[in-house]
Amino acid sequence: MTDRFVSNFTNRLDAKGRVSIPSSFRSVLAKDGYEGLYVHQGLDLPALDAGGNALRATIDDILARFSPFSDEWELLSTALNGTSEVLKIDPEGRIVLSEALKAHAGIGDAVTFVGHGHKFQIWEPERFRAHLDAARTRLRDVKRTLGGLASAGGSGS
Amino acid sequence: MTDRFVSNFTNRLDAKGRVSIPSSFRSVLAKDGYEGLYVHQGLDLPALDAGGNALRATIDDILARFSPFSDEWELLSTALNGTSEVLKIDPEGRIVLSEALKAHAGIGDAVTFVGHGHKFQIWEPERFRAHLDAARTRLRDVKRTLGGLASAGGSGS
DNA sequence: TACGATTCCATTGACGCCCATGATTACCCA
DNA sequence: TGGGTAATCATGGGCGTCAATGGAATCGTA
Repeated sequence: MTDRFVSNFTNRLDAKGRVSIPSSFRSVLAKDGYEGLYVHQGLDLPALDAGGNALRATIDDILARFSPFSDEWELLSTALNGTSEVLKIDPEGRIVLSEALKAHAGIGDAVTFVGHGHKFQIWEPERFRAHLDAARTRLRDVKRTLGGLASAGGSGS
Repeated sequence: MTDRFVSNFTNRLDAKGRVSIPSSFRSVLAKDGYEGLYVHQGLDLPALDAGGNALRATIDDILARFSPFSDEWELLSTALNGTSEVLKIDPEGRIVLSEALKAHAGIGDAVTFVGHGHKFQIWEPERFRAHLDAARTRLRDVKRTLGGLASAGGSGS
């Protein structure tokens, strides 16, 4: 129904390493129209970014700012294209994470899918809980900073 | 499948020097429609650039930016066209790298194929790992410069 | 004939696809 | 409103197919 990834779900990996993509995420992917799941390792977080064409587009946007054959383009493409993976989604809506992806996120026998609008993240459940706590703490700080701003001026300073 | 080279794969050379092109790359090449594999030595990297018509096109674009009588054109053409080879792909999807190519990339008994969208690179596995570390570091810098765009936070879609 | 190159088989292990199970949820109807 | 039934979804397992790899057979040619 929605075209955004929202909420979070925790599913288990079976003996073959398969894990079901949450049903609601699958319907968003279907609407996005991309066969397979585009996944890359988070740059600053022990998590994975996943999505369809919408996620792909952001990567192309970044690379388009540089000229092919430039040093910049080469390095960025290495980190983005070179470490991205397109996972196949089986008829039941499951994927298999590669060893490299699982290692980056510290994933064992379960994962948490976290909606982020145009993409979603894949976390090791415990790490996500910790991350969520930290996020809540920081959010309180931000709210204090905003404290009482009736109309969004918004400039961060 | 996809029409872009993404992800990375490490395969081994057999006693005859043959190495399998990753299956997903082969399907991209097939769609690109090119007999054989176009390969040239990296301009300033110990790696090889490989691909099909899409790679050829970018090379022509680069050269087209210079006058055919300029020193720059001469240099680039020497580096790109002059070191290019068209490798045959056997029925199993394997290629054999020439000694010149292997020497340039320092390739021994294994290679890593790295997707770069319209082309892919061929690396000696250890060298690629080091290069990837550098690329990730660089991407963090660029991400800061672009203000979080690299995390795919700001898709305008 | 001998060597290099190319094609043809064979093996092994991973992966994709199909079907089964259990459990929860949504739905229908008396 | 309560009960029952159908639908959906996460999960598990069996099995055929394909990819990566190794080695043998064949062809062309010096």
